[in-house]
Amino acid sequence: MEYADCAPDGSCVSEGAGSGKGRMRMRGQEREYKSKNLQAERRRRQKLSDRLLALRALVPIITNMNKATIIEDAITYIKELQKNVKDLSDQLLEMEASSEEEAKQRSETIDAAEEMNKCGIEEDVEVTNIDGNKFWLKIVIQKKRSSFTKLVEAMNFLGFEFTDTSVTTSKGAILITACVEGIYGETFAAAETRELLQEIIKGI
Amino acid sequence: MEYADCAPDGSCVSEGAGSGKGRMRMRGQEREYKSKNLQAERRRRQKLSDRLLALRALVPIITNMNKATIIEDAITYIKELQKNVKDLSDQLLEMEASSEEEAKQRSETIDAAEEMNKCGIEEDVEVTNIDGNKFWLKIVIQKKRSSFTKLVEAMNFLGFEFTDTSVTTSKGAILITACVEGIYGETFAAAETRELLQEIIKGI
DNA sequence: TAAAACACGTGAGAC
DNA sequence: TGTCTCACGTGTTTT
Repeated sequence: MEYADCAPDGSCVSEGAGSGKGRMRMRGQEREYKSKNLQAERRRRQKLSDRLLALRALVPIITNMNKATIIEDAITYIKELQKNVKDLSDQLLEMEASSEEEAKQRSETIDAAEEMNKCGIEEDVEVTNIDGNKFWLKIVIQKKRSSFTKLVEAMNFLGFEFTDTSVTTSKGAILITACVEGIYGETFAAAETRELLQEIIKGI
Repeated sequence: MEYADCAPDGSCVSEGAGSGKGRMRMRGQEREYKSKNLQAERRRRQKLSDRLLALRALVPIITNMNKATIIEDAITYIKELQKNVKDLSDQLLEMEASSEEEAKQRSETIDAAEEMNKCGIEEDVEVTNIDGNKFWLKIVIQKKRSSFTKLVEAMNFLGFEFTDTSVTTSKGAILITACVEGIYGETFAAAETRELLQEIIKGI
């Protein structure tokens, strides 16, 4: 790797390939003139070599250590990255389009909440024991997507069955009146059932 | 750019910088030996130059045409691309996590459909005219998230108001019985209202 | 003019 | 062995 005819500081013994004016100068002047170009060229080469090394460090797949193949691998890597970026942004765009509805639902929910407040409707949960484990419910909650379904599911899961149910939506609120019956024979207090319901509603 | 002392085919007039054995050979042999290496070196240089050109073509922002700066720009571009890929995939991951619920809902819908079919429940829409623009509805549809809310909204939009409504979910199906009344004074036939309803349900 | 960038030919080492 | 790759010093061109 080391140039045999040159000392580390750049002073060369070799005559060089000069065939032009440089050769015609006096010996001392010639050496100084050449030396300046020499050092600059060395700096340039080293800089380029360093950049190439940095590039090689950045590319994960390296088939060969050659200069040309390093650049080639970098090229394929850049193409791969560009493709990745394109695919990902396409996918993301698709995702965002499909989640637009979700955002719409969220804004609807906010609108509903505002309308409720504006009309002075307040959320309310009332539970009255009718007979044994049979309760009459009155629920006023903010309108959300699928809130009624979720409520029914949760109550079913807890062992309650809806019998006579009435649902109305108005002014951003859902008004539910229903009779529910505990089907597992357990008996609940009205207050207990009310807390259960409020917990469920909080989760909706 | 062109080397003054060399013809395009590579035969050089210059004596070269040789200070080693190569110089000691006979004149004819020396030229042939050097020539071979010369052509190979030319191919190598051209290949490297071409790769560098291709790299330059791939990088959008080029501050300078220098070899070193071309590689430097490529390095910064690769870093930028890597960051882009990372950010995008993070965002996508987040998106997917938030859309998990949606997929869950979809699978629930499928489960509901299977359960309905297994239990022999069939979708049904019945409309009976009670008095003027007042109808009694009986609807059996597959359980989906927010289907009831959507139904009520659509009917409200078309000018119907729900009065006495009963909703029950069972075996993957929603059973709705209700009285609706056209509030804009228009009169609908029962069959017409039924078609309207089926259109709405199809859209849910 | 000086400095920077480039292409060139060449010797030496690696496989 | 020959072929490939590299670093080197140099002359020329460009800024």
